[in-house]
Amino acid sequence: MRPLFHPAIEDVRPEAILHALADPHRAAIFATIMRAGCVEACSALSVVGDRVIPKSSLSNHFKVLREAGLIRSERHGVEVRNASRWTEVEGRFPGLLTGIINAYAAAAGARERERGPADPR
Amino acid sequence: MRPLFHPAIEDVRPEAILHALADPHRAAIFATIMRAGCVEACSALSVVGDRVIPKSSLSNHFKVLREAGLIRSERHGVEVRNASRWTEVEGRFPGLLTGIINAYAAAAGARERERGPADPR
DNA sequence: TCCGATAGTTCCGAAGTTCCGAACTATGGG
DNA sequence: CCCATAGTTCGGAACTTCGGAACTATCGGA
Repeated sequence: MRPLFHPAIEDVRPEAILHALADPHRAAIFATIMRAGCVEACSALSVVGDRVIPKSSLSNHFKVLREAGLIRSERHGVEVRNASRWTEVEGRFPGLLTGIINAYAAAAGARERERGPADPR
Repeated sequence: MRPLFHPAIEDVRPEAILHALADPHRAAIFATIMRAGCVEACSALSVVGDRVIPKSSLSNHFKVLREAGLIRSERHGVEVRNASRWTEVEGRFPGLLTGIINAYAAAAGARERERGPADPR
C-alpha cells in the first residue's frame, strides 16, 4: 500500500480545513485526536457521540482530514496511527483551529445546559 | 415577499458557519461586507476576485450566509442590504471569525508572494 | 509456509447537494 | 399602467457524500 498522501504545510488551504471541520463527526474525531495525546488509531473512533460510523465512512473522514492537512497518518503494523498537525497549522493560520474547536465546545456546552446539566455526553 | 429568515444568535451552529465560509466565494463576499462598513447591496458583489458570479448563485450564497447567522439582510425598496452580524457571532464564538478571515488573508498573501509581488489582485 | 483474524481501503450505486440559465416576483419611477 | 431594476425560485445537469460488500495488507500461530 502506497504511503498516505499529506500536503506540505504551505499547500494547506483554509477552505479545505473549513470544509473538513464543517462536518461535526470529523470535528469530533479531530478534537479527540488532539485531546488523546495526539495519537489515535482509526478504529478507536468508530463511535462519535452516540452514533456508530461505518468503517468505510470513517476511512473517508480520515482521508478528508489528512488531505486537508489536519492530521498525519502512518501505518504501524496492522493499524494506522493519527497525529494532529495542530502546531504546524497553528503556525500557518494562527487562531484558526482554536477558534473552531472552541466554537464547537461552546455550542455543545450550550446544548447540554439547556437540556439539563446531568446529561452524561 | 415574506421577511427573510434569520436564526437567533443562540441557534447559530458552528458547522453552519464553517460550511458557509468553506466556499472561497462566500468567504470573499462576507469579508467584503465586513470591510465595507457592514452594509452592501447584493449586486455590488457580482464580481468576486476575477470571476463573475451569476445572479442565481449569488442569491443562493447570500441565503447560505444569512441562514448560517453570518449576515442580516433587509429589503430597502428594490434592493437588499446586507450587514454582517460580526459582533453577535464574535460574542457567541470568540475568535472564530477572526481566525477564519485571517486564514484566508494569510493564504491569499502567500499566493501573491509566490507568483510575484506585483500581482494586483 | 499457510491460515485466520484484524484494521483499513476501494468500489460503486443510491441519495443528497450545488451550480446556473430561464422564468418569475416585488418595488419604484415616469 | 408599464417598464426597469434587483432578487428569488425552478429545474435539470454535474458533482459529492454515504455506506454495504468486496478487497488488501499485516501480524501471530500452527
